[in-house]
Amino acid sequence: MTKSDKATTARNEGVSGPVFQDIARFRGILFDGLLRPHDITMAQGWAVLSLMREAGQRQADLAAKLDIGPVTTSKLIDRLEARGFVERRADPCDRRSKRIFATDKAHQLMDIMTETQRQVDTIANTGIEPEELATTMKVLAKMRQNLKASMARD
Amino acid sequence: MTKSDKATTARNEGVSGPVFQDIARFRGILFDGLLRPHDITMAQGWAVLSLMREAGQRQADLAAKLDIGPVTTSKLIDRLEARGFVERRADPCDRRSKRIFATDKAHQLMDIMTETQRQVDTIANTGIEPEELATTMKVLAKMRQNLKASMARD
DNA sequence: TGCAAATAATAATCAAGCTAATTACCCTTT
DNA sequence: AAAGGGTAATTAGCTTGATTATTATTTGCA
Repeated sequence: MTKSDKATTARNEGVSGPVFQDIARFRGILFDGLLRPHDITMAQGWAVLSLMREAGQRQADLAAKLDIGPVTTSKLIDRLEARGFVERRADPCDRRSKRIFATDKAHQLMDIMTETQRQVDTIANTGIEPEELATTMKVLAKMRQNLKASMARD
Repeated sequence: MTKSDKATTARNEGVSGPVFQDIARFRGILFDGLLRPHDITMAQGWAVLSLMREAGQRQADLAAKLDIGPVTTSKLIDRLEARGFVERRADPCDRRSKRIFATDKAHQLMDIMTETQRQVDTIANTGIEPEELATTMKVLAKMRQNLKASMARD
């Protein structure tokens, strides 16, 4: 090992690196693979679940719930509408707005999403102590909150 | 709260949900925002760092190191080459391969990436106990490994 | 009342990931 | 030496994100 290799290693110790990006990407690939037979993706599924919990949200409401931009939401709804999982209806009180409703076809997705999530978690959490997992989930919730707050301020 | 609302809430308890996706996305937004003055992105920065640690990697080698597909790597290198951070050179031993080298201009990115990573971690880790953070990073490394292994088998 | 500012959705453009298919090249086997 | 199979990079097209700008509509204020 050369001197500069050692220096590089030292500088990179204790660094989180792309581990969050990798885990999110790997989970997405697994999730979408398991969902493929159902003609839906992870991102689409979570959007539908939110709409089933609270019917008739405006697109901006849904964007806030999912913590994504209004544009991303608009295109997500395009795909969901094309697949027949949701429908846009005009808001009678505000002609700028559209209210989004899950269709009957969407109701089967609830259990599919729950089960798929369970499968992905089972794979990801293999060999991890329950207490350590609980600590991790608590820490992740805090990180999420920290990051979101720091972005809201700018 | 209606009966179905209560049932929905119960079914969602203890579910990891999109927390990994959210953290990865928020970190990416923060990271890219901090890097914007340097005309580079997080993904591009990590690729350059890998190339500085090991000069002359083939694109397939780099893809394996970064755990991304060869296609993504190709386009990433296109952007890095357009910005003058790396250059492709023909491999003298194998005319199919190209060897990728970081340019002189890239050497300033080492410290920029390290410092940016530190800033993002500082924001994300605020108010988290060091032992709990250490546990979390250990658990995340295991999760990453579990997920990667499960994808390699298919 | 009337006009300016805010808001809802969308269009356009870009980055970064994916899969599938193509092209060019290497290597092994007959 | 020719054939066939495998490997390296790329092209083409999809999804999901982001940002920026446009349009239509509502709302608030003077």
